[in-house]
Amino acid sequence: MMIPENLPAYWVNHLSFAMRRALVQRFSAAGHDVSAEEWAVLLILQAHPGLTASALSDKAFRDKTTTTRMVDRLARKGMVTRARDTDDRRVVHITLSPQGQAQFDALAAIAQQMLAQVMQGISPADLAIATQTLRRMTDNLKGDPA
Amino acid sequence: MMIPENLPAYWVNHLSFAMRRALVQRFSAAGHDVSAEEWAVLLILQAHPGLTASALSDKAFRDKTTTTRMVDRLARKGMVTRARDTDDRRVVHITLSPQGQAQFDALAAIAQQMLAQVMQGISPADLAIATQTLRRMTDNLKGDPA
DNA sequence: CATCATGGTTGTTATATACAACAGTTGTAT
DNA sequence: ATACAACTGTTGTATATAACAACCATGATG
Repeated sequence: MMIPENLPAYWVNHLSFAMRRALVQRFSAAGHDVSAEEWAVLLILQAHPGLTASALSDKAFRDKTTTTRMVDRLARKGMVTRARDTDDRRVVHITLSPQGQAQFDALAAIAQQMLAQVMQGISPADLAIATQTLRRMTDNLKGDPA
Repeated sequence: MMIPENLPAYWVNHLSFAMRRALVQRFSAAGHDVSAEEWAVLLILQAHPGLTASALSDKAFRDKTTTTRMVDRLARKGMVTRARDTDDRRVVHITLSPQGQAQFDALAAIAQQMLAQVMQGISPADLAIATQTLRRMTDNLKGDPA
């Protein structure tokens, strides 16, 4: 048995960890105390303002309790706000605060810059094939486990 | 700002999480209580029996304290053993126990099967390009952060 | 209305992670 | 040889991540 270096699965994991770690380090170096998980949630909220907690859980592929705690932390940091839905008062809408949006912009610049570095020197053709292959692998995993 | 679905970085993270989760679920379904992190360490130890703690830390890209605790857990589960080096008594060598090796074989079959599923239907050419691209991205990240 | 379903939070537990401090061991330089 | 420095690994502590079970408040259905 081996997951050797000529299998994409190895590099997927390796790169995923390396990127997450590098991102957090650069955030930290710029004075931002934001984890990779928090960043992922902020990205989602940016794209979908006012998302409900359960919808956020789905998009982040996390348990709803995990999401509750994550939103707690982000709210404590002043980056997001919760608002009860007026129609259905069970529902909570989560939104970036103005302060959170401003911080998001700063973080996004850092992330964007890292992405540019990571992809530098890769031909559009290879990039397309790599993306498509990863997508295919993801689909394969979701499909029947047989 | 977006890390949209046409960027490989998005799929790298998505797939990494999905694979790790799927793997743990299949381990669990087969009666094995082994986390993804533990599996990564077992893989390394399988390939490098008697590895020292610090060398293991390096290979796993983890802090040495993290490694100590990880080895603690694996030892508690009876999967690995520690042995002091006779020459340099600071050094600890870590090895799969017979029981750990047996369990490893069972886990490897499950992992291998999942890998086969994930890669099914992907042409060798695409696979090679994807692997090479991911490797390139990893190198880019390690290079100068400029 | 009574019951059931839904959305979210809390209690609890376990893992993962790493910084700081430490203990024991080895190497080195006077 | 002895003192000091460097190294290996562990422990103390703190925090984040994650999810199961149980729960509360609210809404939907008969």
